[in-house]
Amino acid sequence: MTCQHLGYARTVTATRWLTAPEDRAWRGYRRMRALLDLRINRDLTNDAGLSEPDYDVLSNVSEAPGRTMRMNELAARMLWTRTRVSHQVRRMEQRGLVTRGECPGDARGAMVELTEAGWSAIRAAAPDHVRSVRDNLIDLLSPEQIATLGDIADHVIERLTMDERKPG
Amino acid sequence: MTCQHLGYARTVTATRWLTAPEDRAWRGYRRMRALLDLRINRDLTNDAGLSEPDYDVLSNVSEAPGRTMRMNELAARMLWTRTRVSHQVRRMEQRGLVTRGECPGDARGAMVELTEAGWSAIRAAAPDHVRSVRDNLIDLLSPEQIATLGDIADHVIERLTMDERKPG
DNA sequence: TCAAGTTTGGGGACATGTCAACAACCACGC
DNA sequence: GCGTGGTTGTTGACATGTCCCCAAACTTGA
Repeated sequence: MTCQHLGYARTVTATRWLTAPEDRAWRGYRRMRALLDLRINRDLTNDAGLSEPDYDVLSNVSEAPGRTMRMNELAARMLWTRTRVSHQVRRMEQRGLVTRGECPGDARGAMVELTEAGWSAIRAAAPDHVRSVRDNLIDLLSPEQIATLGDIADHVIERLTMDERKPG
Repeated sequence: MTCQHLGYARTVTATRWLTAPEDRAWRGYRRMRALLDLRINRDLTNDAGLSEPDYDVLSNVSEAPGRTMRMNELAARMLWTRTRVSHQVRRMEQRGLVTRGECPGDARGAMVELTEAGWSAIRAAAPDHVRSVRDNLIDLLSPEQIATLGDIADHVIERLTMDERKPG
């Protein structure tokens, strides 16, 4: 992102290229993301036979009363599109982790419900998953770094969910 | 990840569930990642007609002398698998952004070279992309937060690339 | 020399996620 | 009541990325 090699002369509004610390943070974020996601996904697959999206769905639905949740609410909680939830739930239904049912009171709606297999799967997966998250992220950081990571995320999330409502 | 609802009694080695600040950081990281990636990808697509992987490849190859790089080196720089580079380059070749050629001195090798269209694309895309990165991440953070993000990333990357050599 | 192992790039099958479009349904105004 | 517009979930087409496996070429060591 320091981009001198692209050889710009002068643009209409001069581009503010990233400074060295900014570039370090940006490249670092992207590299961390790539490695961390891959690792956590692999651990989850090896330990429990679940993908990260599988785990997220199971985790969220398992928290709901009756281990049942409306598709729409699931999408809202996870910040997923309805399309994505639909695809994911269909695949998980084929594997016997969840079932889809009708939504009482709204004929458009659909409910996702954990099967016994789904409930067992999330219970079996959770401890190993937490260990993986600790080993590869949390336990590497100081309490101050953990707090700062939370702060950073909150800022970015606030900015981006604000845009959701009023794009600019 | 506080996971009380899963109702564990006592496991063989007790699971250290995440504390409140740890949980905030982990959930925050994941939510930030989802929103930020989506946004930056969308900006890139709208502004320049490129995906993030497209941009990464163009950016890396454009830095090489002669705007040519061996597949293998490209993979190493980006921490991508060779398979991934292969797929990505094939797609980009079909769209006229790069060409594939032989590697002098190693008949197994393949070189990726930017086309004129690829060179134009990265030059046109870079300023908007930097602006997007600033608007949605960098300019939201204090210099201290930027530094800490860099530190965090370095720790995680070091841990995960160490494992690459000696898995455990 | 040459056999065995390593490196390099590619292909197929599959899982994931995006967008665009659609059909069915609800809610609100008149 | 009833049409209009928003909501909800689904599907299809496509892009991306992973894993497993293969073929060709290089390298090493007996």
